[in-house]
Amino acid sequence: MKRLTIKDIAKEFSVSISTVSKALNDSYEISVSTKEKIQKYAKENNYKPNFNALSLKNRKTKTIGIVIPDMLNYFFAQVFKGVEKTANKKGYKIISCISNESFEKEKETIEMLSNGSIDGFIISLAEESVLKNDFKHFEYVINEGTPIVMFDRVAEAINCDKVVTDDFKGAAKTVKYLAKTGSKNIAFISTISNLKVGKKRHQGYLKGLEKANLPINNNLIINILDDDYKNYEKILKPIFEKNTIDAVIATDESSAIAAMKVAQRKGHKIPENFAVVSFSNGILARHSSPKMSTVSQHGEKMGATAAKLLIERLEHKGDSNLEHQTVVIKTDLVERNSTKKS
Amino acid sequence: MKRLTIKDIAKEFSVSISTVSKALNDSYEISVSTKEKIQKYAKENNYKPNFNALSLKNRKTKTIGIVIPDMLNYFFAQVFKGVEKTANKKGYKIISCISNESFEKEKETIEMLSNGSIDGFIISLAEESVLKNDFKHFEYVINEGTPIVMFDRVAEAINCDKVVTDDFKGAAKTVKYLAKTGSKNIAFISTISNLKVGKKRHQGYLKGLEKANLPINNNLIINILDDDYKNYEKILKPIFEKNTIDAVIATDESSAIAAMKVAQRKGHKIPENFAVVSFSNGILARHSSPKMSTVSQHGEKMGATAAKLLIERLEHKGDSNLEHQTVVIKTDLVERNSTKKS
DNA sequence: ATGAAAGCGCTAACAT
DNA sequence: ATGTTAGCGCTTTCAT
Repeated sequence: MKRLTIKDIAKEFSVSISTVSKALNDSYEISVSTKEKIQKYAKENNYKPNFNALSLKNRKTKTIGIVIPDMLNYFFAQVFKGVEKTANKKGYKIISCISNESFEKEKETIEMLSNGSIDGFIISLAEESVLKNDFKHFEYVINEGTPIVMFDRVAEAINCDKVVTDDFKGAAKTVKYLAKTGSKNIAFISTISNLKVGKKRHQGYLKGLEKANLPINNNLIINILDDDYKNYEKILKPIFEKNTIDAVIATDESSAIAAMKVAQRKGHKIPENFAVVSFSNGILARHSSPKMSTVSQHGEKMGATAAKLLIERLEHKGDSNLEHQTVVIKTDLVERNSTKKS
Repeated sequence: MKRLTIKDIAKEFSVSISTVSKALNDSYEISVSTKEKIQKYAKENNYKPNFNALSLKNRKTKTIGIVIPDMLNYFFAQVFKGVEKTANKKGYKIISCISNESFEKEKETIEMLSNGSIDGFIISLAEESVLKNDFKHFEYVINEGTPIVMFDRVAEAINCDKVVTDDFKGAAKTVKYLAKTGSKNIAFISTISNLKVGKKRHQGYLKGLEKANLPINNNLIINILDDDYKNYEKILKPIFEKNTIDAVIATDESSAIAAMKVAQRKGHKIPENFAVVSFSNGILARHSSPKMSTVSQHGEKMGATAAKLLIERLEHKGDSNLEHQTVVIKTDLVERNSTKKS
């Protein structure tokens, strides 16, 4: 059962292909009777216009390329879901690639897809790209006329739409909240000190201490560089032993859970005399014991927003040179059981 | 900076487009000197053959459509990763859709993509489709010549390549292992009794009991139909109170974690006098306390296998009518700290 | 060694 | 109301 083309239908009714094309597109030029019979036939035989022919003709594909550092990361999976949902609603398909935090993979992907496969990109930078600070591959495709929307891990240097989390405020708010509920020695644990996102959270932490009139203790600022979560407990244990700590704010769930375990083993009671809050809105927080309070990042909303920005730009291309905008998605503190109620 | 076409290059050197095309494809018909200058120029100006033109001409897109019930499920995310990696290695792109367990969404997706957007599908059935037992949309695209590979949740009735987990054996092995390490009253908790996968695990559980010479106690076979994990503890609590239970095998991590918490609250010590094993290889198991032993499903390998099967079929299309095959990926028992060492 | 022309499936401007 | 034609970007057969 070969797929039906416009040509087949034309032959069926002994008319020209343009008549068929117009009939299918409900053109006023075609008589009602022929339109009806052609549309009926097309429907019954499940005619579908060939995607590649349309894309070639229209010079657009109605598909979005999304490049994500790691699909096993719950946050990114949520963003993906948001993108997919919004894009689908507007008739767009999603081509997805995982950069695996690799600069090369990211670059290859971008290049591979900028051959007319997609109309625009939604991207969160690979860690390697951030470290290398090399974004020429993005400039290139933007110059070719392919719009990009970056989210979460964005490149300041690139002029495009962006969607980011309010990391600074999120961290500051959290510290204030911890201080208000009685914590005095609040540690900051980061596994992403490399990334701008991590730096913003760090700054927010410092700002929060300042606002709460708490001193900065550099021993309580813990940057974990090892990226194997299995080692987190081992790394944290000596630090927790040498210092007085009664609260932790962590940049990610895995290190926060490790901190909880180490604290509990030291005899602390959570949340009675030890509080923990983590960035992210993953599943771990909801399954830990006690369930962990988090700074929720609204991944799905970020994805939806990114998709919306991109599609707007795609569909108003002729319109004008819309200014590029950066949308900040605010975080929410989700109080579970690792902190005292405020 | 408009994208370069073969036509532009032809104009640049005042030759015909066919000369350029042949030069770029390194045809023997073209003189070495012209080949060299054209290739050089193309490279320098970043020429890339237009994807849609190629797809239209070749009647293939080198892209795979993947339809997954839920991207927030770690198992599916792993499969996705496996598919992506293998496909990319062989030069294929991935268009991905989330069916959200919805029959309609699955059907629409399949129909939307079977217009020449993709060369073949990799699919795991939406729960609704399983319940409805309606797979006509798959038959349809297969008849049109689009191959499908199903994984994990497969439709027996559809004749296509399949990749499945060894659910029956996995469950049976686990029960035997629990029995060997001293458990006598092994409960079976399922949140997917609807799905064939769930039924197979159930049967495996029964077989395991039989092999271990343990009686079947219907009170210990717990089918949770509520799909909100927040209610699991509430559901399990009375059952754990009314019955003597010293081990649990669960079809998913969330319910297994709930079981652990309920058991612990009842005063059981894990693993000393209460053992827990769960299917899946998610992140929860590695972060629970104690860390949970699991029946690992090797999601990434399943994805890689599915991609391999599909691509083989795509590239040998003319060859012959290859028999459809079903590949069984065996499970492994990963011993962590919720069970006694064997 | 190079070029002309047809065709992949479709649309749309321009006849008739 | 219907048909002819050119063209989207590319490959390939068949001239020259």
